[in-house]
Amino acid sequence: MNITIADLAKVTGLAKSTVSGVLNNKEGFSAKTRQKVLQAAEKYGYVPNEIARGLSSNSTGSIGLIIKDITNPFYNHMTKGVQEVAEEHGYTVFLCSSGESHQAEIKHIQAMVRKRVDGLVIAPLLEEVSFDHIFALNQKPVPFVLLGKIQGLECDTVEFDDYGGGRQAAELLLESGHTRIGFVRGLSTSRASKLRFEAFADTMRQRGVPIDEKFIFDGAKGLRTASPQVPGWRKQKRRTALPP
Amino acid sequence: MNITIADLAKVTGLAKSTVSGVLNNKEGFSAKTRQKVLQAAEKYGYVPNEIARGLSSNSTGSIGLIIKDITNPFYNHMTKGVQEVAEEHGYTVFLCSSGESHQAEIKHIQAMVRKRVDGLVIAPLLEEVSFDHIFALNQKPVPFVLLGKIQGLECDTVEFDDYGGGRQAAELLLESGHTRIGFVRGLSTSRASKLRFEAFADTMRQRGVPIDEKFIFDGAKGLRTASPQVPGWRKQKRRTALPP
DNA sequence: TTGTAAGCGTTATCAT
DNA sequence: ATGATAACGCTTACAA
Repeated sequence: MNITIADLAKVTGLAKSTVSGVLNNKEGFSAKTRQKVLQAAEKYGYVPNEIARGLSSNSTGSIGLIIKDITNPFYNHMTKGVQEVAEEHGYTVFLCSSGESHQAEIKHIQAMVRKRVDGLVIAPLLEEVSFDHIFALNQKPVPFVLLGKIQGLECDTVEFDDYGGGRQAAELLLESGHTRIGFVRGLSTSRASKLRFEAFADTMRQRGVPIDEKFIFDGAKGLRTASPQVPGWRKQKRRTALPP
Repeated sequence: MNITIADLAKVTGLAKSTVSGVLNNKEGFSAKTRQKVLQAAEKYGYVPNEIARGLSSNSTGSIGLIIKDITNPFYNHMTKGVQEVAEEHGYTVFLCSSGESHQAEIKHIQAMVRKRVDGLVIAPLLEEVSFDHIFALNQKPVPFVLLGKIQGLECDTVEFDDYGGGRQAAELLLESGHTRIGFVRGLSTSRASKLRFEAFADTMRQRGVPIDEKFIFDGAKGLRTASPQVPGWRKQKRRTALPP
């Protein structure tokens, strides 16, 4: 049985509202009262119930983050950043991975809304047909920011300068004196990859450096980490892994 | 304004408990009632409030995962696994990264308890002096499982066969015909690293293969991924990153 | 089969 | 400066 504000009120002989007020550092309580409440809280190991607080105050102190795959270095670095900022502001983050599944993405967004997160950061699967679930969010009270732009949707986004990035990469190599430069393209459906390659090709052309088709590759699906890859581990009988 | 069960009760002319029952797929409601409720829910875009449900039912459907660093391949693969299983069971996971900070770990555990998570998976900083915060958890109603064993603490753990792993690695290389085998040890404080190296050394000795000290390194702090490393990005004025 | 009412632990609005 | 009391939205006995 967990000890509640009502319990503290009882043992201190004060009212619930008083106890609550003190616990929330509100103004207008005598030093004596403060002390009594704080001591009792300490003595009985009071732990605030954020669920109840959330119901009453209509804010949960948590935000949802929806990404494709936490195993992907891009997303885990992003996650780290989101968490850092969230923490600075006293928030904690729900992490959801949609994998490659549009359905999972939809499900997770709905789950986050049911959990009444105070906000949502979504890195949506962009190679998709329908964005209805994102559009629907715009009708709901929950604020969100999107990674990447969706045509026809007016909302907060974080976007990438893919063309600029491609150019920078090419320039860096060219300026270091390299000329036989290869390029690993992503999936043919990726607009980002297309832009980066375009920039690369343009830059090479502008500098008068020929592109050797031998060094152009296609269909990369992401970076491979140096980590233990455990595809389909659920199916294996046993597995071992090395802790850090 | 969000629509609630009370609203649905009003528009259908039914009682709150009836609406709740139907929505939760309980037995004992006429097809007609079911239909009425479901239609109204659909029509008005009812979204269950899991916070209220949590307060009432005393379970939140979320679990906390506390790790060191989501950027570390070991932890993000682990996180992926935890999430997969959580999802299968209808849970969602709070992710907290303690970095290298013992204080952060403590803070996060407390935060999870306040959020009334249904359970906790903790990969504690093991090179620490005090485990009071973990011991304290044992007094609380929240179930948890630990990554690694803590002396004198009776609780559920997931452990690693570090010695066995070291042996397996050595055997694999030896059986492939290699003999000039190096070893990258971790921090000198890591018991895990020590065990793995011991196993490696023992195996080499048993097979009569000499160890060349030239190939033994110390102090590795983790795997380095192929990802964009952005140390101290908060301090930078601008940064760019490439989406996947 | 459906309705009534109490309760979950807070916060917030009044009085006092 | 403190206390009653009503929300918050849901679940769950217990009645009808």
